[in-house]
Formats: sequence, structure tokens, C-alpha cells
Amino acid sequence: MQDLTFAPEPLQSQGRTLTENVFKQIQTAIVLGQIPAGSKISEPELARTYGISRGPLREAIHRLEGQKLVERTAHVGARVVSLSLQQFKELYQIRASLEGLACKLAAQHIDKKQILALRDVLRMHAEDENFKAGKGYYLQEGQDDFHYCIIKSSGNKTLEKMLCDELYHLIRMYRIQFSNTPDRPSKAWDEHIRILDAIAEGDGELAELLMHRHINASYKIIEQTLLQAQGEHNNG
Amino acid sequence: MQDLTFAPEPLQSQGRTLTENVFKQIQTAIVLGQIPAGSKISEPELARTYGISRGPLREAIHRLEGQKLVERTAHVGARVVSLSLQQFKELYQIRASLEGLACKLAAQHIDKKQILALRDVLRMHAEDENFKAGKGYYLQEGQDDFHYCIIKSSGNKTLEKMLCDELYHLIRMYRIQFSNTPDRPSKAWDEHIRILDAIAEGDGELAELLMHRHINASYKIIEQTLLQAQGEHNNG
DNA sequence: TTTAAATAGATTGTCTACAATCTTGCTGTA
DNA sequence: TACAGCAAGATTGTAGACAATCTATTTAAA
Repeated sequence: MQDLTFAPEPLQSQGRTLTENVFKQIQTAIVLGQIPAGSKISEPELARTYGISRGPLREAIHRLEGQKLVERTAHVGARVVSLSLQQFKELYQIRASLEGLACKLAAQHIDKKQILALRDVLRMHAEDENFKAGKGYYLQEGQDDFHYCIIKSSGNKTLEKMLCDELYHLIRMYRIQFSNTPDRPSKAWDEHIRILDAIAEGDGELAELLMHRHINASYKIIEQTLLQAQGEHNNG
Repeated sequence: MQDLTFAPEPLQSQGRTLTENVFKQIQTAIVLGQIPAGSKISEPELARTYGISRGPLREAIHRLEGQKLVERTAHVGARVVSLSLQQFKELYQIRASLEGLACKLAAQHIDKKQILALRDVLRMHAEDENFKAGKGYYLQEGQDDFHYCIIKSSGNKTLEKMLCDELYHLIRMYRIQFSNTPDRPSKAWDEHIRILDAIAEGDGELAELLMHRHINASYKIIEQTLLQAQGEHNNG
């Protein structure tokens, strides 16, 4: 029998359709800022770039619109979103509410094994080089991200899909592109620990409250960066 | 000069593109149950029905997928959603959280004029014939729906878009198709009044709590109907 | 000089045809 | 009779061409 343990996935992220592949590629490009916020998306140009026809590309853009990463206007075209300060605030209010819910639910459903796994995640963060140097925290993704794991532990699959598959790409876009994290890493880590403790004790109300505050604090950080960027832009 | 005050909108809801029109038509058909929950959506068939080609139709289906009204599988096709009891519970947990947030924000931002408008809405409900007969409550839509108005009053446009433009169609689908409202109308109306009172007093915390309970109560009603329907289905 | 209209160019919206994939029913064998 | 494999049909995915709409530049008039 042949050895097939290797490389089930080719280099180009391999979904089942072109639409799916291109969708993920553009999504990543936007989140990382490779396609700048506010810039226009030209269908013919992108179609050439990815070597496909406009059909699948348009469907991918429609899906990106659903994730609020692009905005469309009929007969005019699509643009990458660029949130105003107000819109960003609104987004974080929603995020706080939903992640608060995730905490509350996690406190009700979580088992000891999952709690240990979460503690491991936080331990890993503490051992990270960037973290020790006080340089950053928010670079984790997927299973290594505390927030992601909490949501997974909530037991609410619909919430999980909503946050992790949809809203999170928009949130990550701002986390990544505006992460001037000064001395906040250690504070954030402390807050994570306390949230986890509350969940471990089954105190959903407290966990929810702490998550609200935690997200509000990280909102304030990004708000400052955004204000700063706006100021620089206005002064030239 | 010709009289043009009439009929700015033709019978077929007139958006700017075919995709948009068909999108709204299918959306309505699904919400009203004209296309049954769980049924398969055939592209060629629907394209014939609405007299358009498959291109715009496919884009409309993609948008419906974003609203969670249909589910797609690559190379297989799209189906109208049919939520399990668990999924429905999850949806209502999210709804409670977000509408609770809307109440909290509304209590902070609302002005006297908006409060009076909301009282008018509730007064109108009390005078409705169906309501007096104890037959129903949830038939209102748009500006006549209490929940819709509260969300509008929250001042959070992102939340408004999320709830009113996206999630609400799925929620309405279940409200409409499973509204065996027994003697709940008057109770629901009382709860609405109390929520509005809390908002008028600027007590966001209370308004949020009351909205949570209110939505949880209406969840329980629909849950019963769903359980009943499942039972009948299993017994034949 | 400024404003408004018109035209050329490009972009988006839509349609038709073709390719890839899945589903279903049939056939043959155990 | 039951099951596996195959083939025909239908459905979804993709491509390319044409039509409708917008944008930008140019031109003309006030």
C-alpha cells in the first residue's frame, strides 16, 4: 500500500470550488491589510490576479460582503470596509455582548478536561518570547487564541459560527492592523486568568462581567491608536 | 405635466438589480413558508420561476446563505434551513443577548420623542382586533414591531443592521410558522410595557434583564410548538 | 472662469454555453 | 434476494460574450 500520510492539502488552500478558495485568499489578504482598508475592488483585476473568471470571483465577494469585510454598491462596485470610530465602537459593543454570553454559557457547560486545556493555552502564552518582552499578545490564531477557545467551550454552535467564522475576521483585521499594544499584554493575561477562574468555579455571571470589562479595555487601546492615526492623517 | 404621484414601486418589488429583487422575493417566500423548511432549492427550477438566468439567482442564494436562511453544499446544492430544537435554542440565546444590549443602549440614548412614539406603538397593538380577541400578537412588521423599534432606538447602527437586516428574517420565519400563541398576547404586551418603562426611566440594567426574560418566555412557547410538531411527525 | 452637458471609456450586471460533479436507476454477480 | 459497480441523466460550477450603467474627460455656453 502506498504511503498517503503526506500532503492531503496542496499549497494553494484547497477547497472544493474556486469560489471557496478565492474567498479565503481574499479574506486573508484583507485581514492582513495586503488589500488596504477602503480600497476599491476591481473585478477584472482580481480575476486576473487569481487566474479565474468573474463568476466565482463575484460569488466570493458576495460572501465577503456577508462577513462585513467589503461593502457593495449596485453598478458601482465593492470596497474594502474602513470602519469609522463610531462603527468600531458599535462592533465592540456587540463583541462584548456575545463573548460575555459565551463566558456565561461556558461556565455552565464546561468540563474539567476543557478547563485544563484552557490553562495550558494561557501557560503557553506566558512562555511566548514576544510576550515576555512585553511586545505583544494578540498574534495567536485559532486553537491558540484564548477568546476562540472560550467561544468553543460555550457549547453554542450557532454562536461559535457567528463569532469565529463571521465577525472574527473583521475583528482580527483591526486587532492585527492596529495592535500598538504598549504594556497591556501582562494586564490582558491577568484578565484572561481571572475569566478562566470564574468559569472554572461555575460563576457565569462573574465571567460574563469580567469578559465585558476585558473587551472594553482592549477597545480603548485600539480606539487610541485609531484616534492617533486619524490625527496624523489630518495633520499630514 | 403628467401625474407621477402614483406607483413609484411596481408590483414586483423594484430594486436596482435582478439579484436584489429575486433575493427579497425568495427571502419572503422562505419566511412565510411558501418554500418549506428543509426543502431543496433547484437552481434551474427557481430560475424559470422568476424568469431570470442562473447567474443572478446564484448570487441571491449566496446572500440568503449569509442570512442563514439556506445552507449550501458544494456540488450538491442549497436547502432551506430547518433548525433543530438545539439550534433554535442557540439562536434565541443569541437573540436575547443582542436585544438585551439594545435595551441597555436604548435606555442610555433615547429621547422623549422616541419614548412617546414607542408608547404609541404599544397603544396601537392594544387596539388591534386580533389582540383583543386573544388570538395573536406577532404579526407586526417593521415600524409597527416593538422589538424592531427598540433596536432602532439603541443608536447602534451595526447592531441594527445585524438584527433587523440579517438575523430577524430567520427569527421571523419561526415566529410566523410556529405562532400557536395561546393566551400569551396579553402577557407579552405587559412585558413590553415594563421594558419600555425601564428604558424611559433610564434603567438600562433592568431593561436588559426584562428583555432577556421576555425573549426567554417567547422561546418556551415556540419550543413547545416545535416539540409538539416533532411528536406528531414521529407518531405519523 | 465656472458650470453644465455630452461623449468615450471602463466597470458592473446578465445571459448562454460548456465542463465537472453528483445522484439515481439499472445490470450483473454472489 | 441483496449488494456492488456502472452508466445515463440531471445538477452545480465555470468561462466568455454582450448589455446596462456609471465615471471621467472634454467641450461648449453663460
